[in-house]
Amino acid sequence: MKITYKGDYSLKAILDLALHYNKGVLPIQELAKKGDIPFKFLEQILLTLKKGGFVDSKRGVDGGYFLARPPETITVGEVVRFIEGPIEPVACANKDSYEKCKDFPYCVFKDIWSHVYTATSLVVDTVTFAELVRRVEALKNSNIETPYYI
Amino acid sequence: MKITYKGDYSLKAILDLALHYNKGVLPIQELAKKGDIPFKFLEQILLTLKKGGFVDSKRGVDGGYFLARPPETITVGEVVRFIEGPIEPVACANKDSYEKCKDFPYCVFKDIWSHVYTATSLVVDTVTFAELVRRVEALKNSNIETPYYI
DNA sequence: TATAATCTATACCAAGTTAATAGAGATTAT
DNA sequence: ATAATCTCTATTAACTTGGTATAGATTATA
Repeated sequence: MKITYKGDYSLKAILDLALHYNKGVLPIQELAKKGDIPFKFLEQILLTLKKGGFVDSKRGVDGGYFLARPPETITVGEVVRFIEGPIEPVACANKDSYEKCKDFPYCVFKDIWSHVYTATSLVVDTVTFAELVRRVEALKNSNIETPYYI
Repeated sequence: MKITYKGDYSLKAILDLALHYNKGVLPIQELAKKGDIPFKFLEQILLTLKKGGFVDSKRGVDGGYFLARPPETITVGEVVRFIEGPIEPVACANKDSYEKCKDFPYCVFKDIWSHVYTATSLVVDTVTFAELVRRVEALKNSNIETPYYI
């Protein structure tokens, strides 16, 4: 699994929308500013996330984006898989792709990739955006200095 | 961590050399044939691995490559890091890169990437090529059908 | 109804990476 | 001498990444 800027920006935007869940829309401009994300790039990303059912939007004046599903139901892993593709280090780590590799029955590496895949999934598929919101709130209430915008 | 063909070929070649450790050299031609690897591509890869101190070579007639270090001392993780670069999903997962990210103190994602990094390292840094050789030998002695070349 | 703010859609592009291929040269056993 | 082998550098086609550009559609509100 490798996280590109596109994935990073996606996660940041969704977290911002989760922090604003049930509180109306947030325009792209604001999300871009908050996340220090190039505006036109974020436009594309949000359109993709909309097609993926993660977010929804309202057009026109006072328009913007909002989370299409409750934060408890969205995991980091789901977003990463949607934006970045499969999280396994090689295709054969996924059981569905086993048969594609001619070396499958006797390859001593496949167990390694499977273990990496399992361990990675365990992390990213168990963290929801509701949990991330709680962590942000905890940071807000701590004495750690946070930028004004959180 | 993503494994490219270069990484895959590197691991296969080193495993073949580990299976032949202390038994003379193996020419690139043979390694390429065994691993189903494009000859000229493998030439480049082995030169890189030689510069990395993993393998060494003998030129001329009856020349070839051999493992430069005992199989017990080479881990999958070391080869992957050398060929593919850092295994963490984002730079900030590495403690040395923390300060590069302006969001570091309050980013709620960095723990996720750190956990992925730790879990991945635990897998790839604990498997040596001596262990892989043992697994290949075990497969040989099992009733699983293996291609003649192992 | 005009306008400005906002999202939608598609095209384009520069730089870098990947997975090779090509060819000329150096070394060495026989 | 020669053939087998490694060494080194250049080249390339296809793809990915991280954007930018432009034109259009929608909608609140003055």
